[in-house]
Amino acid sequence: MSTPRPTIEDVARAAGVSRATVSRVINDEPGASEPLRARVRAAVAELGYLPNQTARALASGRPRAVDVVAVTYTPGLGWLGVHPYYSRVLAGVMSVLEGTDVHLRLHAVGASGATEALDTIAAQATVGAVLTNLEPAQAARFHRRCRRSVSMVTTAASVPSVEVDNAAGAYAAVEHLHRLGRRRIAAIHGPEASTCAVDRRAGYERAVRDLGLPDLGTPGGDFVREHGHDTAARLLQEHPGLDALFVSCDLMAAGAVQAITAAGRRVPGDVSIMGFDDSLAAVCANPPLSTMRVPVEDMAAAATRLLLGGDVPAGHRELFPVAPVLRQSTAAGRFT
Amino acid sequence: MSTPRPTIEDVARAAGVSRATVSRVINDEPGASEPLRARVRAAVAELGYLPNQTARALASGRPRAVDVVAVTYTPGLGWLGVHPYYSRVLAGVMSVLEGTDVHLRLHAVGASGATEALDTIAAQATVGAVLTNLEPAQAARFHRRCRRSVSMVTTAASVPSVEVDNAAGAYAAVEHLHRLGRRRIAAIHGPEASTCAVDRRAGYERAVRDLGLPDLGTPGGDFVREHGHDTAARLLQEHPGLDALFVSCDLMAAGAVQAITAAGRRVPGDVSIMGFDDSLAAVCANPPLSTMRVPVEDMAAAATRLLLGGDVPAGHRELFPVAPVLRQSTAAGRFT
DNA sequence: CTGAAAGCGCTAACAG
DNA sequence: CTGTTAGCGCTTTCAG
Repeated sequence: MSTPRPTIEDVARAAGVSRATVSRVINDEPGASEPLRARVRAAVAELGYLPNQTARALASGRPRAVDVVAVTYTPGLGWLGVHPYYSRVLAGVMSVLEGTDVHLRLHAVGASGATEALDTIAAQATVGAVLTNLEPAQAARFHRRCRRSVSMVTTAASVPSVEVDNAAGAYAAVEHLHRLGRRRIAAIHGPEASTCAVDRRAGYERAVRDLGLPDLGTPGGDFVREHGHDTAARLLQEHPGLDALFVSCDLMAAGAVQAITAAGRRVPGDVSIMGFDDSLAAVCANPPLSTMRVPVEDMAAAATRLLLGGDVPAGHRELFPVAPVLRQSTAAGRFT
Repeated sequence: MSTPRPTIEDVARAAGVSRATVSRVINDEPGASEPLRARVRAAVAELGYLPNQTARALASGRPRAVDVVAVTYTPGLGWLGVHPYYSRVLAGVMSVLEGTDVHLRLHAVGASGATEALDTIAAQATVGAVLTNLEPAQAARFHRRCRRSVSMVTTAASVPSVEVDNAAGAYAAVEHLHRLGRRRIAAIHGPEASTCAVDRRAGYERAVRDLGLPDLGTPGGDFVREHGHDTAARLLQEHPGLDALFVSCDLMAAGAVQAITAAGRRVPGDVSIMGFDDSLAAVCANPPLSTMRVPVEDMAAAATRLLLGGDVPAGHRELFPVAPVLRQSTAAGRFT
């Protein structure tokens, strides 16, 4: 099918040199005179030669791709297409891969049969893998088979990671709401299986305790808009006095705002809302959401640089700041 | 680094058979007796052998990856992390790749030097490429070097594609607003470089003409929230009588809703809004947006299946339906 | 500085 | 059925 592409052999013949020489030239390696280099380059241009990456990878055994792996807990298309987090990770990884000849491979593994799938990916990894949302046990196992991997979430101690202090972030969010004069601060939490969600919940709980406020937390649920919407609606009925909401992720928060305004309450007039992530959902919500920014792109970029750099010491940890980004959902006295 | 992984050779030795036999077994090919198969499988399990995909790809020459390519017109991280479209494409592609041993490679090429980068990708393609947003000329060139490619947007006639009738969709959206009794229907358009945007604009213009309404279109701009927000704000000042808005993409529409409610108008009470895409932005907006659904995931899945299927006849076209999805931003008489 | 030769790990004819 | 023999296209010693 299609014209068979010229190989390095063809170029060598056309330039009247050996394959080795062509290889040196196209790889900008020393050991080739300028005249020959010129001839080779001419041949390359004329034939439109482009090296076969597969062959190159096999022969050199050198890393050529970073693998981004995500576990999709929900069946079907899963989170990939639904949660902004993943695009941000990809954008971050791509930003450092641009200009490199390293590819980005994306893997979405379903929850069932995840172990086997992950093992295969680990075995295939070359430059290394960015683990977007593996549970600690999965990450540890993955890391055991592929040292060159880094997790984007808090995980097993051995696994290198880039992370944020979710608990501190949540604590700060609640404090901010408290500073605004809010005293009945409810919370919408994420899934128990997510260390991020667990830590954020812990931060919330510690904050309300320290501040002497009631714990108006709700059972954890998936990081999806619907959970935020439904939980907020329920919360409004159970705690009509509610004056603020801490939501564990912007996507859920976007749903929460909808439920709250639909119920006739004003945001931020009647209830202030702090989200978490600073994702697309935060800026698309109406009013736009104040949130705790998690610099996902930067983290993914850092993770990628780590992998590209070669060895990633086990247990290596890079902490990123979570900072408040204040938008309308907590604007003081705008609509009051 | 790390323990050198066992090769097929090691397995063969351990099982006391030839490499060929091992190959047959692990590929579930006929021509191996059950006893041998068992021995091989045992050896595989014991050694924890996992075939090297690179070597496999090189030896078989068989396709092993589909390439998803996006041109990022804006510098920096580009659209990838910002526009929901890309995640939807990835989710669609992944959904059909799951369970296959085919990988998904993601490429983001900057606008500058795009030609060269695209040529390289085309040369590297195996199963084929899904072109998410190439301009017709780029797509045509790409397709010339790699027949196994399909565009996700309307493009050069020669290039196979999966598409929707954007003009008809826009027309239908305007008609719907008209049916609601709206008569001053403004529009926020997308970038001139995008065939989608151009077609949607054409649909809008034809519709208002056919319906005898004024053309309240605005100059095209990037498919980003900010453009929607700012344009809507300006529109409100220039045409205070405005009672509806057709927005070329949900992300911009989400911005538009914000501007409109911030200006004190009610949605849909004072102005009804129809977006386009049915992306995350539509459901995160508040109120949720009525929109013309583009089944991006299905389209991406279809494109992938086409590639997996082998030959993709030049000029092949698959048309998908754009259907209205009605949410609150056009809810009749809810808040009036 | 250059070319010849030996693989990378696997698949794919081809003989037994 | 099974093993032997060639490569896939490139990098990489190792001689010259």
